[in-house]
Amino acid sequence: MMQPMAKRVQSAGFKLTPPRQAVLQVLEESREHLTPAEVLARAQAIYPSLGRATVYRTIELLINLGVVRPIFLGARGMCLTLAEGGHHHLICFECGSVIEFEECTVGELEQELAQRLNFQIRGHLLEFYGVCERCHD
Amino acid sequence: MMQPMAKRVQSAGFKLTPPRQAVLQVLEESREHLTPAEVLARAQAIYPSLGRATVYRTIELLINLGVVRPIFLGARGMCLTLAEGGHHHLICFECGSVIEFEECTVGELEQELAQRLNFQIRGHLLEFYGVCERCHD
DNA sequence: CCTATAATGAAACACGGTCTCAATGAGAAC
DNA sequence: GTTCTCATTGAGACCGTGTTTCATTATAGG
Ligand SMILES: [Zn+2]
Ligand SMILES: [Zn+2]
Ligand SMILES: [Zn+2]
Ligand SMILES: [Zn+2]
Repeated sequence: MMQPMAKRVQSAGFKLTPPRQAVLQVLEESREHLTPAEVLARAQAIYPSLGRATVYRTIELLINLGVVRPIFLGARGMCLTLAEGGHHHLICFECGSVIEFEECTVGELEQELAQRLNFQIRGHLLEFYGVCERCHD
Repeated sequence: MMQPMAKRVQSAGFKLTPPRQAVLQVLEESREHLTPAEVLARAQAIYPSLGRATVYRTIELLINLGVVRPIFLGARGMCLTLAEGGHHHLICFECGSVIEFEECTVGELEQELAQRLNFQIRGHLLEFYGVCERCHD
């Protein structure tokens, strides 16, 4: 069975080439928070002649298809995350550590905003900033 | 009366020089979502000989003091925002436009997380991603 | 006023990301 | 299968952002 990202790419009319498949596989398997440089390194392990430009082009394609989304993760800089669904982080000012949490209370707000502003909402990001347990007292 | 940011800088033991004051004034007046390059351009209108390095050094200082915070705003890239309080955005995949909203339903969750994880929370970011009214149908 | 030292701007540098272009190869047409 | 076309590719030049270095300046305190 075909990977879901590959299917999205192909059914949008784009060719499914080996360089693209390598990038898709990396994004699909590690599924969280990689920088473009990390995607490049991992995908080159699958397809060694892969170039930087192709990685950026494939990422741009996936962003336009609404498959992935860039987020700015503290000291790590720009990272990629799946576009659908919610992502929830606690981020420490001091040490930059990122704690993920699952609870989410924005469902109702999401529906209300979508209706009022006629906005098709596909995902969200909720981040709290502060000082973690280790970094205060 | 002294601007609040200037006070924070001075009472933390740093000198309040004209180049710094220009950067503080820009961040304080426009109060939202400027990139460092935009801060540089605006602050140079106040203090023409201002150098890029000083802008970055001042921003770093303010981040360490917990006054501002970097966020990644879609196509605009890294922008600065006040560290305290909440920021709420609707961001369009297609055109990159950013709509701000005021409603916020994360107060309780914030308190619960702060208590359970012993995390001092000082601000938050809530972003919904999707397709805006103009960009669908 | 003088001094110690924090802060500065210029310039070199590092790096991420984009663009250009010639070469390639996937897929359609037959 | 062969041929054709055009999307896709990698190399490398390029650009803007952010960092570092260093000699010079200017602040704040004595
Ligand atoms: Zn959520
Ligand atoms: Zn911490
Ligand atoms: Zn809020
Ligand atoms: Zn839009």
